Amino acid sequence: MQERYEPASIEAAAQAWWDGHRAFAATEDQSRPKYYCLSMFPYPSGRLHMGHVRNYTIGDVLARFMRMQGRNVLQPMGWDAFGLPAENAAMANGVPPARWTYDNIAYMKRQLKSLGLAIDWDREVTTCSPEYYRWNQWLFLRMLERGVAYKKTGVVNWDPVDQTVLANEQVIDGKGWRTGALVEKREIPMYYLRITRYADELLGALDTLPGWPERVRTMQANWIGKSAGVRFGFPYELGGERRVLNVFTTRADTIMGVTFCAVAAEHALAAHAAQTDSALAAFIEECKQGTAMEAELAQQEKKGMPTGLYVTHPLTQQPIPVWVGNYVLMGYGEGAVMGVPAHDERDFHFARTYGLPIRQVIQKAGHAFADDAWQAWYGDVEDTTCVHSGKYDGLEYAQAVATIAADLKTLGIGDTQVQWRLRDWGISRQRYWGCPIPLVHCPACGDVPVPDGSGNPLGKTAAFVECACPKCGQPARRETDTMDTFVDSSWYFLRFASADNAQVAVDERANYWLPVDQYIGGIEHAILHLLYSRFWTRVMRDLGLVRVEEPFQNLLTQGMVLNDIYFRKPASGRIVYFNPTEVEVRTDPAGQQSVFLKADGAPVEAGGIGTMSKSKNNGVDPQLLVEQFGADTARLFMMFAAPPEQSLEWSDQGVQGAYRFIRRLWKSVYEHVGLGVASSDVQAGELTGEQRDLRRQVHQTLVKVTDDIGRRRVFNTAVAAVMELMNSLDKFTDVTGPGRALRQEALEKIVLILSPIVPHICHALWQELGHPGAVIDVSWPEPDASALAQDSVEIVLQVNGKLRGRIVVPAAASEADIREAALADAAVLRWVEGKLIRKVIVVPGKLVNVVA
RNA sequence: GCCGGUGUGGCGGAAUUGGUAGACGCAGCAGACUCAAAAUCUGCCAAGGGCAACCUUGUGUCGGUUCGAGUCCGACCUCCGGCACCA
Repeated sequence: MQERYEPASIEAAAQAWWDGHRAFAATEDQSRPKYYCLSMFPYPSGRLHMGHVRNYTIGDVLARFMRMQGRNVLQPMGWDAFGLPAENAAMANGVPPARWTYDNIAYMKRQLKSLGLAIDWDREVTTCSPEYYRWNQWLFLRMLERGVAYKKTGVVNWDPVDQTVLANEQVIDGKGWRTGALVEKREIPMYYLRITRYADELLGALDTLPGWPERVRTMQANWIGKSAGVRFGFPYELGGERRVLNVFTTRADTIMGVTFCAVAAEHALAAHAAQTDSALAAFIEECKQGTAMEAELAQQEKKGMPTGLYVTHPLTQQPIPVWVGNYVLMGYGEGAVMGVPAHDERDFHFARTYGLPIRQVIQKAGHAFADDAWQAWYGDVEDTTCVHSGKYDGLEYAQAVATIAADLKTLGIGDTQVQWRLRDWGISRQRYWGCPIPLVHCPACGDVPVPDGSGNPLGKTAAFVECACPKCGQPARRETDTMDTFVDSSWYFLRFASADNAQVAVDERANYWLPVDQYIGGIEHAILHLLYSRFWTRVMRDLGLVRVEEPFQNLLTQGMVLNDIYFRKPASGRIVYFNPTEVEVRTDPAGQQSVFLKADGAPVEAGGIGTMSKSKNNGVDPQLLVEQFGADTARLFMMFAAPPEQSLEWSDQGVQGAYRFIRRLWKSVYEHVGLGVASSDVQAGELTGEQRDLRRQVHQTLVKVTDDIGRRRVFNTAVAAVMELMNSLDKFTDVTGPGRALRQEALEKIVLILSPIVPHICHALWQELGHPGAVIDVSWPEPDASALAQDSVEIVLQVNGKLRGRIVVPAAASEADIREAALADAAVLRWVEGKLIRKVIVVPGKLVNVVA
């Protein structure tokens, strides 16, 4: 065995062995339980970043662990290859999007391979290739046939200078990113997918996903936003015609407190009133300015203007003024809301601003109402009763809602209704680098599907747009919009199962592999990607294509990778960011840290810590890391530095620490096998006390690592446990026969349980320990119950909850024995002296708390 | 603004079901080896007090429940993710 640990040759040899044996090619095998392990596929931005390394290492550890547990593992990889950056690169560098994308894929694939991931590359899919996106088109046409896809208008960000639609990220402070022009909202025709048809099912099925993080399920449930309430109308007359203004409310108990109604700027009533009111027309125009982004809309100042129109309160017959409010969304409900200033915080501030009356109709015992400042209880529904509400006085929330809903129903003007926050999914994008929507617009036939979904995103010229109608043959225009890239990622996990089938989108193999047993990806996808995938899978189920309905059985949302940010802000001009490798941190004797640029020795400013990104220039290139330390060090650092769900802070010293541990492991095996490979057959009955202690720790570590990886899905504590064992093993200098057998056993177990995390070095060390086969083909080790047995345990002694001592008792000691031993302890006696012992709490195996 | 999360030594983090706060690692300090440095190895390492045994305080802030709270409850603060055209 070589004395020096040389990652480059060790990793090349291990990867060559796996490739040569096609070790990770997955085939359907009914005789073993399957395990589909999937990490979210990357956008081919050009270079791998640390977030990818983290994501794919987590997946790889689980895939390799499950393989050792006897599962038939599939771990595929592909490319989420359509999207805006390719268009931006094309404009910046004059490179066609296709070439830019495929070059990036080739480069990133090499980088991924250097990490030693247990991936079945035979199943690779690329969403921008026609072999993939033709099935998007085929599925879209099936949805159109079934009414799941349909056409209506939608609001987009419009740049009036460039005459183009902008993505939300291209709008900065309400202005176009290139032109700086004020962005406008514009309505254009778009295709939508009827995800709302599945709202109830998508919500209800969240309960069938115990393997998902609670917070993700909560976020999805809130996003779908089912609310039970009352829909009712305010009657009014317009041009001699009787109409009603319909609103939805979850607070029907406050209807008697309505003092105004507010409608969206796009509402028909607003438009009508604006015909004779130029100030109102101007206000409505102002509301239509700005972006279509909900986050910005929600933060802008709440403004309103009266329409001069009145509607009638359906229960009191009072006239109610109608206002236009910039905070009322046309897309939610019917674009109109009732205003109850006394019991809705937003309405309260609106009423205070515009001097509208505030009428209390809910009271709560022990709380006084005052209309000069909002108090938290005004919005409560618990322990409240109606007041100033005529016949409804004294009713509590649920009774009031039921009674008022019944009355509105009797009047024929309202009823209970379930309302959803979820909106249909608009998939049209006015972009070049995306999956073409396979339709032709014919003046005679309307929207006509392109047979077999043909269409080429590489030719949006007149030759592309002008075509013959597939139905009647007359001149027609081809649809030029492409699909949202979320379409591509909504079913790629199904395609992996049938990647080589050119005849159909998915075949029977999808039913073998799905659902994905473990899905791993960023928390930023908690809502949209995961919800769209759940929806799309159900649509495919309803088309009879697959039997699965929930695509992802278990979900792990990994945290971001962060690094320090350093910059200089010149008196004039832009902030310049420096990569952490370009600066030097100095600590003065007082402990004050200051940072200097290595290049010129002058100070730079520390900007805290943030996600590794190009814009902050704080990324670390995985390539350099692998070249310098090897993939195993990169993987070990990623798994050790933080638990997978938390953000991870980059640390060069932490990488050094991981490298140091790997070298120690190598050295430990080197020194052991230098004396000759021993048999790991430990004669348990003949061990000394010290030997028994070490052996117990070996098997305790086995139990802990199995539980950490297999059940808890945390790897940093698993690595820490192995480090502790290594520390003990280094202190264990016993070279007797049983001692060497024990060391052989310990090293073998360490190599086995570390092999999912650092597979290359373990591949080499397993052979050095005297085994002819490959470590990936060895079963995960089982702990030995007899090694775990303990004869005595330490019990912590507390007096009044404070730690005062410890005793060692036989493991089999009864509660009474422990109690007696504790009360006889000198430290306990000292602390209870002169006090009456009121209570003694004994937790067997843990502690005794004496309350005095 | 709304929804979801987060906060523990100098730093990353551990404490799994309410039961010993700070495992493991990094940095630092001291020592060994070395002509020297690097590497490696050994020891120390929350704060305050004490010669010491040991004591007091301490998990973002304030309050509560409990024999016992980092963990549960209420209010607040901070930072992070999402908000439907970044992926």
